[in-house]
Amino acid sequence: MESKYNPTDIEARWYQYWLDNKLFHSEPDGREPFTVVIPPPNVTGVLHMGHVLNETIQDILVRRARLEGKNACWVPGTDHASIATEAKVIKRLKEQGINKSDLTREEFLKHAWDWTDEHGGIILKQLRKLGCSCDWDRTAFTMDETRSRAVISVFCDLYRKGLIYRGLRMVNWDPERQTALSDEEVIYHDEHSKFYYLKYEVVEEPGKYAIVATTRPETIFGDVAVCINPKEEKNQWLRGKHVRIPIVGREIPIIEDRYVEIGFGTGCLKVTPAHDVNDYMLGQQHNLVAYDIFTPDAHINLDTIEPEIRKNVEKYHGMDRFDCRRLMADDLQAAGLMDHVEDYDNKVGYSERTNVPIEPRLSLQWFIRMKHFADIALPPVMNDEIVFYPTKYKNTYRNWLENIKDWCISRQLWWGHRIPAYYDADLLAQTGLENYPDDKIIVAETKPEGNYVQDEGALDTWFSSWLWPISLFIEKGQQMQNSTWQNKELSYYYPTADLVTRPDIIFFWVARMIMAGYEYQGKMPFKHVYFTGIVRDKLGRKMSKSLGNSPDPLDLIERYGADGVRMGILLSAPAGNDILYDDSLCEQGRNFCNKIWNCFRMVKGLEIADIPQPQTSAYAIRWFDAKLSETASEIADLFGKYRLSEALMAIYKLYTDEFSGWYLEMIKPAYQQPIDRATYEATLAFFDRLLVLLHPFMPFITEELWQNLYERHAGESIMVGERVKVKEESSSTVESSEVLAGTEIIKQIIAGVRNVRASKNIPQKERLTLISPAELNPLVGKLANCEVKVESQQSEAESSNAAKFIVGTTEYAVPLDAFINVDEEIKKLEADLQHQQGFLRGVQAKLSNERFVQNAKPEIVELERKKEHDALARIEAIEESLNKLKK
RNA sequence: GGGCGUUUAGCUCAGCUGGUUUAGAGCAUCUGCCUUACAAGCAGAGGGUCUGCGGUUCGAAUCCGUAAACGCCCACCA
Repeated sequence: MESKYNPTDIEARWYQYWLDNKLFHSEPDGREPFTVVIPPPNVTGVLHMGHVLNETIQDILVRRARLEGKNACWVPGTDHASIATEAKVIKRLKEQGINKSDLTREEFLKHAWDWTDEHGGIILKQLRKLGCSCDWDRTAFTMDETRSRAVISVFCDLYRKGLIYRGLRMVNWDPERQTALSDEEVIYHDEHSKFYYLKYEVVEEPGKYAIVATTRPETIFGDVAVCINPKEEKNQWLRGKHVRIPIVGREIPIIEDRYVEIGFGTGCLKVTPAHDVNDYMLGQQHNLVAYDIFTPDAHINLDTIEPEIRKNVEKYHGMDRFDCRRLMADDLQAAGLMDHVEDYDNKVGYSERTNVPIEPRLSLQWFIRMKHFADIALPPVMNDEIVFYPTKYKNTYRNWLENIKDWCISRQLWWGHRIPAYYDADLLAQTGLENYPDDKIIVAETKPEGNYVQDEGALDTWFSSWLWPISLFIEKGQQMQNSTWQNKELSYYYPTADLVTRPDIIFFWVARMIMAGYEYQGKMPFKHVYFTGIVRDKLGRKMSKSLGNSPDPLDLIERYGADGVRMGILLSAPAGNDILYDDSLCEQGRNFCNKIWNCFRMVKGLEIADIPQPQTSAYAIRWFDAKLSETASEIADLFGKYRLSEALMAIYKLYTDEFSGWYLEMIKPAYQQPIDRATYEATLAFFDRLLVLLHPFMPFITEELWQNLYERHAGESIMVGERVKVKEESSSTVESSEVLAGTEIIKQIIAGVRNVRASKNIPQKERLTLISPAELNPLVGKLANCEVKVESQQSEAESSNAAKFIVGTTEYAVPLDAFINVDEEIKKLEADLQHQQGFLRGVQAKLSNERFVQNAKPEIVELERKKEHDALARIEAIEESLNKLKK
């Protein structure tokens, strides 16, 4: 065996072994189920550090549950990611010189499927490299047949229930992709922009102007009124009058509405109902026309406005909205109709996907009434039936649900689930889409007989994602019945156990899965939600392609091994905290693998003989057994609280400090001597338990070593069978706590001797003498390389050439021949004395405070007394030593 | 404009309902060691008064108030 662990071959071999033996596959049986559904990555996406964090956590939870004897089922899959994928396909087509608009829907979809087949599932392959124990037989896709059918059924069902409606609303419009978006898909950015003060001439009083402040002068073609607050003093003179839109020339009325905030700007608000949410509302209340002056790709379109007005402004027709803004500002300036311009900071909404400024746009879309869903989804989270980690997200969740608005679910895209609404072709030809009567729309799972045309829109991707925990377990060909699906798998695997996801999709996905879960299964979709943080670079910047600060996970796996990367990403990742990623974290993971590897080499390299077991080994075994049990129950507790990084740290310390640093040193035979069989067997048994504890975090190396620890049968694996008890019994018997405490004292004494050795530069090989007032465990002599003499040899200890240290209240001495520097020793002791005296003063101050003695709990007072007693004893010992040194 | 969270060693974080020998861990640092499992290692050491201020209490990193800094979420002042 090499002295360094080499993961590459080992990882590939064991992953194949797991697949060959179907060890990740789950079928319903008598065991308790433990279900996790993967947050489906985009079908054409590639693995990044965020996935590594997320999937590692899921794998740890799943593997741990499996070791607890549960029937673990982790279902993988991918998301069709409507907007993102369509954008990628369009981009590729463009590279081939093809425009989307040149293609029919069917032709486009053919290209999209080609692209999906080509790139789809790459990310799932990459997850295997990470070690993810997904049940690959269950791999699903949000647009596969079963999932698609579920989506359509739900749409029809909600329509029947009156929870879906079609309406002409102001929606968030993405001019790049030319589709509506939901409110959640709009990201607001602070922006430095300009506030333009435009002069609207008052028709009734020529030469006098109403000054209107706006950030968007290019929308004046669509102005239909100027609104003032009836209570605003300074604008009273405008009441009931009319003004003329600058440049455009249209006469529009002054209207009054309390919506306009007194004191803001000039108090005059231009009203453009087709291009602003608030203006739309004003327009409705005041019965105003809405001129839509933009094309779907946000260029000026004057086709909707009056021909006589259009004449004045023809030159703006067809301009890009931002070009038009600049030109309009210049033209206003030139015409003397710009009062002035100010700098202004405001928020501008951008499309989450295309990063283009959103255009509020009046359009005909499909919506879900959300009030009903908010009502069913809020209570289970507030009363902790569904538990969020960290809990702070409960607030965020409540806030959103309490202010929820209807969800726009239609998208003007082709890649997605097509809306199952059908229109009579003849009627449609007469009325047009907007005026098509609602009661003549047919919403059905299949196209009705006759001359019908299907709605052109597709559904929001999240409209399929919200069914994921349910739809994954629907049987092939199974129909929705009575607004639900019921089958053996659903009743076994649903609700799922844990959901691991990012907090930024709490509204998009988490909340909506809870809604759909209660609506369609009458139950929560998951019991716990673990929100991960964001992976950042060590400077705290988000990882991004443009910054180039995002390492390629596969490259890291190659360099550090999958286990090393898993440890690296998890080490500093308490639930919900961002991770400042640095390669050194993976290095630590790799080094840890190496440490375990070498522990194994040492143990398996021992020569076994039928010789009596040394007393020291018998003791070491009793101690480590207690230590291992103690840590195992600590880890079980940490798992229960989802404190995975702490659990990993506990295991790390158990291996490096306790097992490798202490236990193996305790039982190690002298050079080239064999080990007794009993100790050897006990050590292998410990190793077995250690590997099982670590397995969820580092699956590959633990499988490799576990397989080589004993003779194993074909098909056997560390991951099969109930190997950890959720509750480690007898971890705190009197006997075990005695041996644990006793060993801590022994360790301290050994450390004391080593300290003397280090500070005096005494070589390891030189055997020292330790003077102790009482008999000591022989391990002290073995590990500190010293001979222990009990106090009867007082004379030697009293020689001034002895270094002293205190453990508890007991003083130990290491006689040294020529090495001691009396002044230095005195200085050290005096510093210690000062520290002890300071401590004593603190304790005594407490004890002499009557109110403390009266009010504090008796056991606390008792403890303080013991502290005082111990401190006095130590001070006495130090003073004694000082006196001897000084004479 | 609301709401939430964070602020503890150089870095990343523990420290739950106030009292566990005058604050812990990992990493990093420093000093010795190529000791026959591991230099991707071993042994040892140094380093914080817990963001500031005020309060409650016999006692506060821990509770309350307040200020500041940072971060996140929500919101229709054009």
